[in-house]
Amino acid sequence: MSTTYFLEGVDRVMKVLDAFTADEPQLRLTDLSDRSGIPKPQVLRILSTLETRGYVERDPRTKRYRLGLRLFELGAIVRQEMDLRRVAQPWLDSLAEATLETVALVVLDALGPVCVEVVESPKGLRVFAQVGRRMPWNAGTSGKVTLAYLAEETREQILARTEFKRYTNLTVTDPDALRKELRDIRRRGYHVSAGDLDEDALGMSAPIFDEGGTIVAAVSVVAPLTRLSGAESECFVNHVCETAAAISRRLGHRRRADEEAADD
Amino acid sequence: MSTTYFLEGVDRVMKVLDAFTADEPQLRLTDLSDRSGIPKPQVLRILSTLETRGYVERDPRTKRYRLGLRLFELGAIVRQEMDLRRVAQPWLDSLAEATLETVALVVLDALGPVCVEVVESPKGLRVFAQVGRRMPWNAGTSGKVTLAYLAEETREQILARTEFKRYTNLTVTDPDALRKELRDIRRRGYHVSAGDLDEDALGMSAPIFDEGGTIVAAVSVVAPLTRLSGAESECFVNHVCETAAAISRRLGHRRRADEEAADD
DNA sequence: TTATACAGTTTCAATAGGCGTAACTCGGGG
DNA sequence: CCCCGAGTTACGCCTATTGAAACTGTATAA
Repeated sequence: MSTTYFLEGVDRVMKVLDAFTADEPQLRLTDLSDRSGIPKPQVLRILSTLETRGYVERDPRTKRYRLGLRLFELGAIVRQEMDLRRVAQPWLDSLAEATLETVALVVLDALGPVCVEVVESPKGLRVFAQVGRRMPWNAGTSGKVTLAYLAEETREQILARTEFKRYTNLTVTDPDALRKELRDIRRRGYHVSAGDLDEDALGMSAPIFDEGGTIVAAVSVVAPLTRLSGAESECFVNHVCETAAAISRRLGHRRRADEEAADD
Repeated sequence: MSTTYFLEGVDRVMKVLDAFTADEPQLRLTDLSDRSGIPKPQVLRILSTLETRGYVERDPRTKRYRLGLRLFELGAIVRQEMDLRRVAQPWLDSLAEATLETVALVVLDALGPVCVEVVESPKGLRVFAQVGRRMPWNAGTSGKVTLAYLAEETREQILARTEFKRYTNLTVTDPDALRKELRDIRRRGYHVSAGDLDEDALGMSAPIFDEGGTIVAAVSVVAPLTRLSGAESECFVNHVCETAAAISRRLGHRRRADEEAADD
């Protein structure tokens, strides 16, 4: 296809790397070939080249491939670059202190929100929030909040193109139902969802905007369902919203009238 | 050249990614082209493709390229996989508590040691150790210690192939001088170095071995030169060695006679 | 021990896709 | 108004890449 700027070969490299996940961090050649849809010999050549520079390595024990330290290095550069993280830290800490529940900061890129910082609840029973985990658009709380505040065009593209996965029987997978929920989020300015990503967990998020008024992240509090009574969660929601607002302000965001009104 | 398993195209992708560093995390097309030695149109094509999957992104403000959140995700998988980190954590903590100085854990791969965990000194004046930073072989303390305990063949390859960089006027850049220092490290079982990576810092490290007796990591204590008197550093060295030994033991390593004797 | 299966590696010839040169657009500064 | 440098297209050459298929090696069953 004599089309745009797209190199098949480069895409294949990413396909191979993308085959590794947190759940299956070690893979054999055959697995990689299957997952990426690239014939084995070629995967072998790609891997060997990647190994050259430490992008992948082989576990000497299992002989399987896994992601290499070089990627850890690159990840650290990305992390260091996210000054939002640094900026937000103190507010996250005090939110955690106030709620005694797990607090998370998720940052948005074109592919979705990624959890970049977590302050864990001191309590024994707590929700696990994994730094580095990419969250779905349609389940949990951070994905929906960020989606809600994206520019309409982008949002509609995502709603149209994405095949939404079901996580529990409460997960919303229908685009129209989701659209409705998003409208609701924009009206309220925050979102609370229970049991739609993780059966027994509840989460609440509020959006963080940059100085241009673009959504860039969200703060969430997540907790076991059993622990949050209505009254308490009401109070937590306020904390979350205030935290998000404070961080937004710190980023140079001034709350504007049109946002308050934004409804569709 | 009709060599073995090596794909030019894949290598170029890595060349482009490798152009980004912690010091220069945002680059323009031209910079990337210069640094990687790849002509601009090709770099553009590579970047566009990488952007597709979130491996790089453009700072909307500066229009420059930077590494994307996808790499943060992959880095988090690597981090999660490093069980050495989990295993070592308690010992690092207690070492930090005992010394009140910055403690670091560096892990080895084929390309060198990478700092994967840091416990910061509580004191106001302290050495900055960056998680995710790749350390040089020839300067500082972790690089030399790990190099010292590598299999002779590997070590010699590194000594032969590497162009050692000078960081201060105390940095050892001559392979022969370095060889001598390494022999010394093997005899003592630890290493203390001052001012050869960072003018005013002193570091000490001891090696960590896996159950096969292979070097896999090192623990270090780093501190401002001014703070460590001879007596104190003597005492700290013991702590460091004990910590390293404890972690090694935890990994299944049994100290063997031949290691103690190993001198060349 | 031999037979079987499956992972990984090597070969090789055909060609799709990557490649660099060169020309062009765009925008900012002098 | 022109110049310069960054970024983007166009285009045709040609080689590095590619996948089928054959082969090796190794673990497991019979």
